[in-house]
Amino acid sequence: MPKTTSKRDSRVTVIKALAHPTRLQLAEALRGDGVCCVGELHARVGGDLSTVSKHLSLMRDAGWIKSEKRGLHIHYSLACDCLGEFLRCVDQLAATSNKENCC
Amino acid sequence: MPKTTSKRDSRVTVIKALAHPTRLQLAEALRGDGVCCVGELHARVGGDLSTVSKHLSLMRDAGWIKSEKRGLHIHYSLACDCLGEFLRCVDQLAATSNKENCC
DNA sequence: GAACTATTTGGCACTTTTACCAAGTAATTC
DNA sequence: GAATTACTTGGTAAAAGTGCCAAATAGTTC
Repeated sequence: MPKTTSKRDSRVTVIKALAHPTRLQLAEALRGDGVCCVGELHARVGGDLSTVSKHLSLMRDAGWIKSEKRGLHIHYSLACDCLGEFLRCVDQLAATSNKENCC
Repeated sequence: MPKTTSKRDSRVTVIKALAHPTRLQLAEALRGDGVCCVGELHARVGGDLSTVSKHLSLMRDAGWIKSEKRGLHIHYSLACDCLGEFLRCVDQLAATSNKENCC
């Protein structure tokens, strides 16, 4: 059993899971393509294959994506439909970050 | 001049700015109270005052909050109206994190 | 069942983030 | 203008996150 986790910590876990350029890119790729296996995602983002695998399992644990075994491959896909909504807000802020006043 | 920042990196900066329990708590507090000065926020989240100050300026740089000087105090408030939308998505995932299958 | 393909796990060096202390700035009051 | 209040900045030790290598697992084909 894990030590009791506050609602805030659960939220932070979810947010952290997208707070990395590679993981964000993985989410974007899955949003565009629907379903990908690790090799395909690796081809997109580069780096070490094991690193990509670790990023994916972190995102899965956080709830962003789900995986399904199909023969030798593992098919990853987005688990939720709210990524667009999430990014819409992020982009609204990203457009103004570091630029004088906000929004 | 900062080195050129990709759209993805800008997004990551925004996301990272809420990917910490204290910063998330600060955002929640401002969402509830509207406007707070550093001392009030410090009373809410505890820890060292300078730490709170640093969290706030990081959030301001990312675009989440804005600040306004009023005499001795500095009034912080949310800069954008999309925090609710953002958290709605996060909560949808947080409810399922680490629990077998998703959504 | 040996060789092969796809993916995960363990380990470790490296970098980034964080928290606290001490010192600094800025506006206010006396 | 000295003392006070409110906040920020600099420095640093400790903690967390990341990337790559090597080795392990799991399913497939021959």
